[in-house]
Amino acid sequence: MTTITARFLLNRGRDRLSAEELDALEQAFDAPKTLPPRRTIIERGDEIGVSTFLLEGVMSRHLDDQDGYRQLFGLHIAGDFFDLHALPLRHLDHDVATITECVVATIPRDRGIALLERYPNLAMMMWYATMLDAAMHREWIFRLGRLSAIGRVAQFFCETEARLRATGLGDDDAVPLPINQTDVAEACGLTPVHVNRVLRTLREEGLLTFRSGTVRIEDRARLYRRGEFDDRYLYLDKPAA
Amino acid sequence: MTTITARFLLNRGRDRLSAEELDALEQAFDAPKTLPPRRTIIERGDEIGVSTFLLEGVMSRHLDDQDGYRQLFGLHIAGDFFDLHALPLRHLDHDVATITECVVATIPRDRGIALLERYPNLAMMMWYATMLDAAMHREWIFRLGRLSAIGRVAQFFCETEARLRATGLGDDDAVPLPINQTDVAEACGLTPVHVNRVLRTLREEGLLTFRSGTVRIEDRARLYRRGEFDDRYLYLDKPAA
DNA sequence: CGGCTTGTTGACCTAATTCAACCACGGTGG
DNA sequence: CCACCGTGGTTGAATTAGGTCAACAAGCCG
Repeated sequence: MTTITARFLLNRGRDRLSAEELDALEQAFDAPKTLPPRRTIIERGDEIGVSTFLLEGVMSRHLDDQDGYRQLFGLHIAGDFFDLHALPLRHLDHDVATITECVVATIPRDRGIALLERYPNLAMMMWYATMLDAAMHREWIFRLGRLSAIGRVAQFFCETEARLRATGLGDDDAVPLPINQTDVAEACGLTPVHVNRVLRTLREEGLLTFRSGTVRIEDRARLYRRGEFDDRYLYLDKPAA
Repeated sequence: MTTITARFLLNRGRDRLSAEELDALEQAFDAPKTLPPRRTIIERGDEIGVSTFLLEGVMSRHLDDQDGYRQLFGLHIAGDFFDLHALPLRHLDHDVATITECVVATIPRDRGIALLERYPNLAMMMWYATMLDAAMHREWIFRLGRLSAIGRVAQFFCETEARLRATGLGDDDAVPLPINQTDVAEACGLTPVHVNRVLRTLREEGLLTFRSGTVRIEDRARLYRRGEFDDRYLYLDKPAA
């Protein structure tokens, strides 16, 4: 039987939750729903009444600037539990949208709070998850502020591939990542045209291929160096490198 | 009498703490210490045994790239309580340093955990503070990914000025911010030379003057527009605009 | 088959970097 | 008291990474 939280904090501290705590969390969710691709789910300023658990698919958090160009703040993959903001913050400061079709389970605010009050250790783990988010955000700041276009794209794929693998996706060879080059551009603060050129370079240099929604890291050591990637900030229980 | 936590979450949810909780927090700190300017306090990978409260001064969190160029992730000002990471994360993924001379009070890990277990509401507020950090990080990502040099510098000063005012610093006219142009460059992902040119432009356009450690916003409405700044993400109890 | 999305490539342009020189100011020591 | 020095700020000229604009190709779906 497939459980909702099967991937929650997998390889990232999940072990610190007891079976009872996990079960309580599991029970708190409403029945999973399917969301269509490329749909905005929450808009900046919305009052949010639920936290969301992503079972399948890819989602983005982002904000559009005055000219309609979009900046991603992060990508959500299966196993991410988000909008924990719903609890103390109440309204959101950015948009959330699906990229692919997604399956999500939500937990209403009140029920979430009751859960945390009953299981303080669960609250600790939510806080921990928030810190992991903040650590990822810092890496994105570093990427945008200090890396060249090639470095940015390299780093983006290093991080995303590592996260996907951490939740048990992908085989030895390749990892599925069903997003397009425009999404990558919006994550890396580049234009889609330039991302295209950068991807060609990375391919020609034998570091990475990204084609039809699949990432294949050809030379991990060199790619990591190119993207100044060091996976410590992901706090993986079992790092890849 | 000056208390350590006088500025903690001032104008940012402080009201949600009871007098007893604040007092318990207050008692938990070791005696304040003074740190010299431009000194690295914690380095990436260090095991951190304490959380730190900043009473006076300015500190930075940052990471240096392969060529020694630095990217700031955030500026700490009086009233910030940080390295809450110490509790669940144990080791740090970036550096922390003083910019000016600073006065700090620390709280050892074990004592902090005991405190949170006894006062769940205090734990909630720490979590809340972590979320505010994450919200600020997102704004920095947006700044670096989508704004021009002028927009970035404008936005940086909008945010920093708003935060300083929120903790009660500055008068109607100007706000003290004792950092230099290189610090601004490291925050905005620009070169110091270019920051200098941008500051001249902002001055000439009558939007902002930043000189000898003092920020003076000349035309708030226009500056906010230039920096695409919207202070909602700061979750201020009393927004300025 | 035609239309839509996504990816690819070329030519040109501009914002920001780089490199280098110089200035202003405060502090220190002779 | 002034010479010196270090830090931080300012300006100019040349260079380049990445953006912009525009056209076209490949794949997919109805």
